[in-house]
Amino acid sequence: MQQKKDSYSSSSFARDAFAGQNTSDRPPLVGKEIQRLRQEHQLTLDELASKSGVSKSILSQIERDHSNPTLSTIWRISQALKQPLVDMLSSGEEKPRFEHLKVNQTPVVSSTDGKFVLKILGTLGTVSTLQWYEFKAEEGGILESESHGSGSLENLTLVSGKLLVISGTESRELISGETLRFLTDSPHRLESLGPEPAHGFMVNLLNSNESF
Amino acid sequence: MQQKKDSYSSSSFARDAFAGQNTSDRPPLVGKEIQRLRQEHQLTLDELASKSGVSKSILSQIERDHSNPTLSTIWRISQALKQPLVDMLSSGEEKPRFEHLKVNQTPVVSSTDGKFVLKILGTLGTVSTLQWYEFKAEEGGILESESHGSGSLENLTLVSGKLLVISGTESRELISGETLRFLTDSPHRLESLGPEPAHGFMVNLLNSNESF
DNA sequence: AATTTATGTTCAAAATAATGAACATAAGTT
DNA sequence: AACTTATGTTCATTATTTTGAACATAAATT
Repeated sequence: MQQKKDSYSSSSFARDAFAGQNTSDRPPLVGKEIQRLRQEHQLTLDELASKSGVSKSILSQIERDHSNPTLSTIWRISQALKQPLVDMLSSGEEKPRFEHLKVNQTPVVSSTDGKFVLKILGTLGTVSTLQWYEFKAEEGGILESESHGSGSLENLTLVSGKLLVISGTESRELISGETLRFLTDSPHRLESLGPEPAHGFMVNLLNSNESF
Repeated sequence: MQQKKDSYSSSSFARDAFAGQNTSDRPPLVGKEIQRLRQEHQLTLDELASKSGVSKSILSQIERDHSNPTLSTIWRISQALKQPLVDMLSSGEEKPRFEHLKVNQTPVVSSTDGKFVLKILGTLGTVSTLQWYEFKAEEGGILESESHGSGSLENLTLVSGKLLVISGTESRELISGETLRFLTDSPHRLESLGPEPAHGFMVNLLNSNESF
């Protein structure tokens, strides 16, 4: 009902927004990220407005965190910028830090029957959010894993051999040279189909249940 | 200004919301998910209202997708339900479970003489970026790179062959099975020493929060 | 310099999200 | 049945977001 004066708004949101950076005790500030993406796409406010269907005035305000956008508004913006809505919201949050890694004796894990061998090449992140491996599995070698948490991703590249991947109720067969990326929010399983040993590389992104 | 009659709202959002399930051409419907979480926590609308600071009437409407919540509202609800905001929003969206890259779809970069071939297996991230590769280089193959920015890190694992790594003023020789991590905040260079071709994996962390 | 042009910001009005109180409904008690 | 209790929905009002047009500013062109 009252006017909102934008630059000296009486909105409690805007006041809060100015109070400080997002310390995860208040809603994420998406302005910076949206502006960054818009500029990356070389779009003006006018252009983004027409692409997204969101008025340029509110875009201007959102970019400066002078407004508390509705879900549909953020969504339309994310669509226009071809950015998953979720990425846009999590961007402002804590950046992964580099962790000092000790020089290696590369740890090796293998299945009980010894047919599936996993070499842990690296780990990174405060709560182990990223891990990468090399694996070798002779015919019949199986790796069973529990869920890594919602949002976790596994990235498999097969260098040689044949590999069956089962995640949840779905499955895929991978042949040499192929890459498969899949969600690991449920138990999953890798099986070397042979006859030649499967050899490949795996990058896992584990969901740090970081929230906001 | 006008009344909103809730059950027969003239809001375009509410109309759209009723039109169908989220087919990813409209904002995610969070109602079902919020209701599920609330009931899982054994909370009544009144209780969630007082926990979250969001009025119970709007909670009722949001659960039935009769309202288009603001970012701060969704955030307060997610906090009360101890659920990462992002998970709440992505719950309804059908993410493809697998992404399967066939051999010919894997992007490949090679040196001008064709002796050093880099396959881009994956890439990820907004704040600092992550990329991983498979590489193959016959004897004499060279990969020269500029600095990736301060704080950037390269993780090399050699599966076979011999590789000379030079970064800044230092250099190392890698043999089959070894892993090397090094800073790439200065120009660096990889060279396959032969005689057998070098084959390995590389995981790169690029530090992107620097301006240019 | 004056005039466009391009880009972003502010204004007043309209649309709609959020609130608190009243209402509806069902289940359990007296 | 009548009364309470527990839970969710709707109503009238208020607060805020969103819009489109007007304004401001700087850069480019005449």
